[in-house]
Amino acid sequence: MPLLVLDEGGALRRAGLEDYVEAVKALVSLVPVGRVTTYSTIARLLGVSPRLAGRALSLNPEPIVYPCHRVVRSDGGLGGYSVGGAPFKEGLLRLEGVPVEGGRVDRVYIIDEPEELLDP
DNA sequence: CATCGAACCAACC
DNA sequence: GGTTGGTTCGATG
Repeated sequence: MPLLVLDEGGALRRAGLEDYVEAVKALVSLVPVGRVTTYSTIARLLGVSPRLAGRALSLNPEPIVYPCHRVVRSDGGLGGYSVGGAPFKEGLLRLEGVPVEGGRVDRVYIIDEPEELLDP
């Protein structure tokens, strides 16, 4: 059963990409500076596939307001970035105090448990 | 460690 | 109907 949401008219409809974008924006805003989370974690919280989570993030090209750059792959790899690509993403992470070695973020900086995000 | 293939789900062709 | 993504996971070398 897919996720359902209410539209402006109060009618129940299937969630679309736009809805997931809203959801991921809210979630990445919870990630503290100096830490990152993963596509997998976000996907599990939303109950969608990791790919869909990535797609939702790529649809929101506002890196400053909503820090999509704090989302990396579950193996520590950077993953992609819609604006400026991975190099720009890497730069942003460094600025926030997250070291990137060999194209990877150390596991200690990664939040991969939902509770860690919800009850910091 | 590196690569491979299948599964993921909405959007787009 | 088939392809495509800011991916993942297990299996295999």
